[in-house]
Amino acid sequence: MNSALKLTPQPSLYSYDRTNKLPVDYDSIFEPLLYHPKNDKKNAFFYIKADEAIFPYTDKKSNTIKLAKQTRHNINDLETVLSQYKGMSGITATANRFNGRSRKGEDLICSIMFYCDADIYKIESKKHLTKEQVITDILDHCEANNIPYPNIINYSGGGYYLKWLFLTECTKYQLSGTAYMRVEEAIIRLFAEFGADNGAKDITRILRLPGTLNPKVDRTDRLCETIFYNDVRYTMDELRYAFDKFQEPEKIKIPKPKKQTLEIVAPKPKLEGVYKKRDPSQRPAITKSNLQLAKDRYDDLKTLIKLRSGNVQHSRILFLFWLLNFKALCGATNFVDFEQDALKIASSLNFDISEWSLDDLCTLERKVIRHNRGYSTIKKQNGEHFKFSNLYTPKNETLINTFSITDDEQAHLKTIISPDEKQRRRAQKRLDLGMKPQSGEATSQPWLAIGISRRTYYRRRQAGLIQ
DNA sequence: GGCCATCCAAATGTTCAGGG
DNA sequence: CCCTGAACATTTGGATGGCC
Repeated sequence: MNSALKLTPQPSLYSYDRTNKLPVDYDSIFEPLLYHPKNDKKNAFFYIKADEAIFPYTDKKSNTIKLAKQTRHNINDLETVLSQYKGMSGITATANRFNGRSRKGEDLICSIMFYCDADIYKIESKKHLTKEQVITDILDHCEANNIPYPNIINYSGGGYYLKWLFLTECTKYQLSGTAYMRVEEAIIRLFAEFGADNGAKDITRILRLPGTLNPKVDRTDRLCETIFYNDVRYTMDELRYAFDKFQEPEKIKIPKPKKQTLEIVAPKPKLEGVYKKRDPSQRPAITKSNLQLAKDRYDDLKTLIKLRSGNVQHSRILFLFWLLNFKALCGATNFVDFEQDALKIASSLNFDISEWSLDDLCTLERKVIRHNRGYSTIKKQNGEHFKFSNLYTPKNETLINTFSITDDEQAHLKTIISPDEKQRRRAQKRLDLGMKPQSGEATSQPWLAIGISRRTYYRRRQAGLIQ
């Protein structure tokens, strides 16, 4: 047999073995052991966060025992420690490793995986799939896009977590927090059709611990568990290479080649001093103050909820948070009324107090207090100092991403819009003011239909022979 | 008919002032 | 810092006439 004549199919870069390698006696609670094996480092921790304050600690100031929501375990103790969480509700754990000081990015010891929080229940066409169908769908999607299979697929008691484990762990010098987020953003784009959560992309993220229960009471199937395991691992760089092509392409301006002029012209001093100074009396009649901007954003979020017919079940905490932030920013609430307002907004979102707690908003409340007391952050820009509120003043882009606001929805909003939408409105406004749109025959090329040249067409039309 | 320069308005890009 | 609307600046492209 002449094998040289046969075209050998190009082997894929990645292994696509669909065998589920979960051990027979596998217990989901020990899932972290798959990627946190014992090691010789003493200072590597795994942080656990609970919905309720259940972890006792000694408060050094008062020397009394208090309860915290967060605790940590040394990686080397996991084997003994994990089983105590089995069957508990509302337990989440870090994906990556930290030192003993905190769970902040600066205290990261190493990253060990990329993850994706896929809220499939948000996707109409996929929400009724069985777990087996979801696995197949995900693996198909990976193959179609030529990326490796995730090593772990967990059902979170609602959505799904995909985890790509690094062959070798990675320090923050090899992969910084921002670089990590860039890869995560690519993953989110790639898994958008699986409901990938835009908000879950940071290196310090905590994910629901397998073997525990999802506390959301409306779920019937609340146990978080591992449903797929694949033991072929790739290095962080290999994974990054695979995902990077799904990064949002940066908009690069390609400078157009200028027409060559024969005479040598001194380059125009385009920079400073060319634009005329504006006459302040001619300033726009309507300018947005921070106050007005915050009010408009508040209204826009309300509109957004209406546009979604109140169907914002999965982003209620986000709406609650941002509505409060903007309400405080425009002075419509203060720290005295903060809790009442929070409860009021929550109830308008059908958000029962059993599903969230005021503790979730404590950072915001602190900011409101500082805001009300007139504290402000001073920032320096171009040698000048500016004062800013302690509250959040996000970019439109941030809000659009946070709430995944579509172009159609933006069309109904006042101020939370993309630059494209803004430009569209500007063009529309000019048209409304009576400016004629450009619509010519140059594109329809009517002379072609008559079978004459463009030049003749215009000559005849000039002579009145056409039309 | 083909090629080109020119005129003109639309379209798009950039900056300013404003709020604190 | 971040948004807005208008002013100001530059580019684009449709229409057209001159010229060979």
